[in-house]
Amino acid sequence: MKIGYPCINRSIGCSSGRTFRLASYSRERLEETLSKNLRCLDAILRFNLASDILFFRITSDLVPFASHPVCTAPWRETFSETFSEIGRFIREHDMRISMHPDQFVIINAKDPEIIDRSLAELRYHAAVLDALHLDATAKIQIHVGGIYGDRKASMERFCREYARLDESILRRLVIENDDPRYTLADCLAIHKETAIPVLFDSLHHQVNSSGETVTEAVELCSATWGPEDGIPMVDYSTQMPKARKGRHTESLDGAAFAQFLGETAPTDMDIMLEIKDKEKSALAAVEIARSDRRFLPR
DNA sequence: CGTAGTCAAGTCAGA
DNA sequence: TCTGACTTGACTACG
Repeated sequence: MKIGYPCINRSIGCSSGRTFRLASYSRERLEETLSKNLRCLDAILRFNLASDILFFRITSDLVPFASHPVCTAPWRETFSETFSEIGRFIREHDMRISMHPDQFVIINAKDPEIIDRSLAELRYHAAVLDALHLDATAKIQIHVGGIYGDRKASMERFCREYARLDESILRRLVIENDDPRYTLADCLAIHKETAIPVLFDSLHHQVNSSGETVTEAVELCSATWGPEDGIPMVDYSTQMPKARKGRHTESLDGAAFAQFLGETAPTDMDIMLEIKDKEKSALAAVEIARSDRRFLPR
């Protein structure tokens, strides 16, 4: 079991997702920004290693405008050595990596232009993981997409579009149950049709439940991951007290996390903490997991 | 220098 | 009809 956090490290004073306005795009600006972003990604991974945080989600903003037509700079070639070095570090230390494209990636859209833009964005995410020379255990997680007034038809459209994806995307893609739309049961139904692995999100399941207990949910999801996919990934968060439903908490609730570990103990998984204070909660979670001999070795 | 307005992209609920 | 939320605020024009 590995524990991680997404995209941003608040302790080390750099960002691996620096960007700029589309209006100020230039090849020089892109290369300057990407160079800084990669240097910061390297710093974050070194920080993580020193803290036994071996799971990390790389920000989608690593290469600004990568899937936009304006971006014609050959960044894969220009930075191939840097990507390779960072990838070597990740593999040497047996780290787990994921990416999570944002809400604009919608495989089941009705508008073909939205599908095209989504495909370009997925190709970009796959290109980053490929440039790092990571195997198929480095995943790209997306949601099922829109409902468009007909859940069943929209799920079928997802399955149809999924079947047409390039292998470079297919081998990495997983779906996650979301908060306002597709439940865990919906995702498992899509898995039956497509064999796509299902990533369990604990807070979304709490807010938009299809009835399974956490123990059941994690077991069901785990069964959708094949050997080449690696250990199942799970997104873990709890509700921010008194806030809008589905809002992530500011900091880790240690007791709730310990209970989650207990409920899911039979299933090995890599846990992504979607909590606002990021690495701080990940550090606390590593200590909690360590204090229980069933989980992390000292 | 500080800060308010704005930023590539989609969906959908709620005001 | 518009705004906010979503994995995450941060860039930059303007005073």
